[in-house]
Amino acid sequence: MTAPIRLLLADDHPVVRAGLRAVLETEPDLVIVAEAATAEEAVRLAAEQPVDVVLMDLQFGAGMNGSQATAEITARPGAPRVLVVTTYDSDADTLSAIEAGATGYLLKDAPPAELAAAVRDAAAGRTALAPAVADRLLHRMRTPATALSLREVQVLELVARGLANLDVARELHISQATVKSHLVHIYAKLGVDSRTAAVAAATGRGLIRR
Amino acid sequence: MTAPIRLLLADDHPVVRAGLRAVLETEPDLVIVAEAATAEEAVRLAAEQPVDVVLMDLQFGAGMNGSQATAEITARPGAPRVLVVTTYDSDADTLSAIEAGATGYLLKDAPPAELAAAVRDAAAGRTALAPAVADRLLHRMRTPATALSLREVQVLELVARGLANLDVARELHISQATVKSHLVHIYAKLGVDSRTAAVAAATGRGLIRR
DNA sequence: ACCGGAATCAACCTTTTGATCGATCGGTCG
DNA sequence: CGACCGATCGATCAAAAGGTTGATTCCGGT
Repeated sequence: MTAPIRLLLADDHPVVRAGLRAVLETEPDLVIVAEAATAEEAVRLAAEQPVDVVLMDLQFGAGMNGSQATAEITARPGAPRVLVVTTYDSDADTLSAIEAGATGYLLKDAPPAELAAAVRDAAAGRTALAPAVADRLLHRMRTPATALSLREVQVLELVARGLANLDVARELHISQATVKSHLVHIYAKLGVDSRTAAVAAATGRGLIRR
Repeated sequence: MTAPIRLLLADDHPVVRAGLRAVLETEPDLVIVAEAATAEEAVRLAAEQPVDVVLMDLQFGAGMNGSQATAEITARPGAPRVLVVTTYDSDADTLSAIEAGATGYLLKDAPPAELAAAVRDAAAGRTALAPAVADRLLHRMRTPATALSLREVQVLELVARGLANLDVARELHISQATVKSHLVHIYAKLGVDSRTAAVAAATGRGLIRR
């Protein structure tokens, strides 16, 4: 038999770490060598000892987030693979994690078997995406319409802060008519028909920061 | 020694259930008698067998949510105590859970010891609130200006999802006039004058979930 | 028993927003 | 070069949202 896969768990929730440990320890070829409660700790622990796969949460209560930690971990030579395991997924989360060098992206509602399989895939260097995430990414590729232009994003961010069209116009030094024009295009791209729905859709897809 | 406290775990994430089980099973006076992956299942299981405390998540992937399940569970005579254990907290979540009859409200980032203590408190009928939640509720009491009523929060949450007034009215089984009336009060309390500004202000203060 | 707040609804009016036209002016790309 | 797209602006009209006033019911607390 070959050497077991060494895992590092990084999640700020003790309950989740215990759950991952419970689920993964039953697999004979997996061994958990460390746990981190913060992103900073995860970076440090991944550097100090040999690790094959890091299970990384994206949301930490304070300090560095999971994407930043992923970037730091994967930057060094001989770095472990990073498998992102998060609760919610949005375009912003997924894209920044992949950008940061994550090997896989799973949701916490994944069944245990799928989790273990993803860990083995990641250890072997194979990309592991949760079906829901893969679907969304593909859909995004197929419909480039969801890509808002820079100006549209600027307008939408101001709208999300609660500004009226006239205020947005003043803020961006354009006319109210132009703001309305941008909004019409935004609604078409997002498939909605009101400003609040556009804000909801855009935050849900991670197109603007909240 | 007295009889152990019987627990029912209700969470749609297998990993979280395993984590709660791992953390709570080390306590000799606690025993997990069942697990539910949906809110509906939790209601059913809580009715079928004797249970002392239900650990209830609020967000389920589909179907009934945790608050509704809590209301159904606590409605019957001899009902178990319900301890809400959730990831994020907002006024909307907290208030509707308490309204539904929850005995306690914890966040998943709670340390294991605090969790076990809260379960014992709940079993004894004592209210168990996470410090962060308690702080927010107290702050809410002290500044009645920003305190939205439960109904107002419900309206605002639907507005934040992009629904028009008429849709909100249908969703809550009230008239459009009432929705407008609630919104006027919300604007006054938040110091804004539009629905998008209200949503921005409320998310910024953690009154509704984003 | 009384008061105040929360929730409910109606009618009226003003303002904002959204929908639909059209139009000009740079850039970019095959 | 011609086609296309993003950004800009204007005008018009219908729909939605917001502001005001007033009223009723119900409930918890003094």
